[in-house]
Amino acid sequence: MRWSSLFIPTLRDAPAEAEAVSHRLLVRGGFIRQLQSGHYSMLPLGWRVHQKVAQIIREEMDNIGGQEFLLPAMHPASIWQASGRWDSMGEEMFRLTDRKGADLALGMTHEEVFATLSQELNSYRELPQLWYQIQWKFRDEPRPKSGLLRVREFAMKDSYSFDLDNEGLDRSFDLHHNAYQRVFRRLALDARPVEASSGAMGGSASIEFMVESNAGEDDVAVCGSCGYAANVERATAALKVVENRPQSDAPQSFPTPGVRTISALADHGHPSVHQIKTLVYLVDGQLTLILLRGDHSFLEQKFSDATGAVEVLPAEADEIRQALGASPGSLGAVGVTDLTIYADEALRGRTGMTTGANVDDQHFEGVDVDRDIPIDHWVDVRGITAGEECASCGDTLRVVRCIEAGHIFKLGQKYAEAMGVTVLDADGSNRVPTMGSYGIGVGRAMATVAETHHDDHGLVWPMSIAPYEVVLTVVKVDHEESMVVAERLYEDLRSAGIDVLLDDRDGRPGVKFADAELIGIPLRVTIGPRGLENGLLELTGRATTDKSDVAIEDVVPKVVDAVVTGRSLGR
RNA sequence: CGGGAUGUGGCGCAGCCUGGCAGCGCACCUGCUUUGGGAGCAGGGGGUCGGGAGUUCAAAUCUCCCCAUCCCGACCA
Repeated sequence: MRWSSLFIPTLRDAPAEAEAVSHRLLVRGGFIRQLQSGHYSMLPLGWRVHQKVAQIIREEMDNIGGQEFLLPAMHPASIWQASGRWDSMGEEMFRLTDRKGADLALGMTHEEVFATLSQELNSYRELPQLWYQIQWKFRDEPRPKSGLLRVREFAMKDSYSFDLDNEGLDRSFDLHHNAYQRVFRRLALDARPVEASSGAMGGSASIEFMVESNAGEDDVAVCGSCGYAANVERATAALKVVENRPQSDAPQSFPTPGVRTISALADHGHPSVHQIKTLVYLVDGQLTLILLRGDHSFLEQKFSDATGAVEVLPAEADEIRQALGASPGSLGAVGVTDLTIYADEALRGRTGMTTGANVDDQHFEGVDVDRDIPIDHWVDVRGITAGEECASCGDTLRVVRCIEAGHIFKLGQKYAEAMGVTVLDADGSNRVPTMGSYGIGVGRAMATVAETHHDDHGLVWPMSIAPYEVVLTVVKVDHEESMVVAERLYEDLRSAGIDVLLDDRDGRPGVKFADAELIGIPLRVTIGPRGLENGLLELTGRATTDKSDVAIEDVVPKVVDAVVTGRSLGR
């Protein structure tokens, strides 16, 4: 394509509201424009990248036997009611009503629709099936952010596997695991598979593919020695043994006027590791106590995963006072019998502890957790922190910020059962297939590449998804020989199947160099009078900025070779 | 939803405190000169100052309400 006739609105300055690097560069480079918060238009350059990312995903899905579908984006309420998610999805789901008054939803995922289609599977002989689509999702995110990284409307490759049994599901899951690693390698993304929480999807296991980046929204605990890696929503660590303080016969209350926080109490001679933190939550509407060691943080996700609770909300101050007779700062679980009490594993066997006495400005000391508190359930609900020891090998854990680039789930039979899906087994009995679901956000993948592939001058696309593979920069468009050479190269490279951009704009060379770098084209051929005098053109790589002079007749083979090599990286 | 910030041509910003002609840079158009790293000169086009109400002789500027956008948190496959 000829740059002079393309719509590539590059900007010298990024819009003030863009903060994330990928957001700034994709806007500046003329790839995307925002329509409203969380909704972006793909401009021609952005759409080319988007389509290349989608194509890589498509090829790898086809490689593992995936069959491509395209399902409706708009769904009847009935299928969501059947799975129970019409209610449980809450405000995250966009809902609307048609002219007849029927309730509709914009699809935020497609388990229900695919499960509906799977009702036409009749026999175990038809399994396994692996179905996918690349299609638009709508999610009413409370806070879209960082350009394409978190949006309300986006293309996602979502796939779904149907197997007869758990062994089959394991195979389908592993196929996806491998396919995802190939996809991310081809996108030049260093994506680490990590153990993850299954969250609202339910199911038995899930793995997230995480790319380290400060623009991310997830923290991942990583062990450098044994390879353990898990989202902190799920991560565990070896607990350092704490020496209990001397035991006492019974809890002793003591006055603590004005002491409201763990750290204030620590200042009064009660180190936080010897305190019990008492949290009051409404768990699916039931007032509940959750106990942790004073220095530990509570992870609601871990709690939901451990207990199956759907709604976990901090209780209001007046509810707390009504139930316990004191305000936060003086709360405790000693002698509480009418509320369900959960305790974090880190409190097991602890004695000589300090906790609130459920009287304002009073605390107990000498608390023996097992003796004095009627604990109903022991759970692992604490957040781990960097520097703790790996539970498997004892080495130090790091915590790294990551972008979630992909997520794969073992779902089990939940959706198939809800939609009444059965197939006949070899012995003639009805079997409910077991499902997996697997997702990669296309726009997010693109933004993640931008986030991890750039320099001071702009984007540095890998060859595999660059909007154009080569840019021919004509230094002086009114220099006749330059244009003749450029046109010939343009045609030759095009017929060799290369994505070529011919910068034939009448402008100063500095502007053209800067633009070519900003939009991140991997290879540049500079065509100008200076080189042509000696029959030479300049070949520049975007990533390294290495320059080399190349004889005119060698340019096409050299470029073709570099492009073909670049495309195949990671394959 | 809680906290913070911002809204002035396509983009970046000043002006607001202390009310009195809507300005600057980039981009854009025309002409000339220039052309191997974001040119120079001259001329030119483009803005309901986020919206509404109020105060005032007079509002971008003061007051109130609303909206939008961004950041932090909550939330979120």
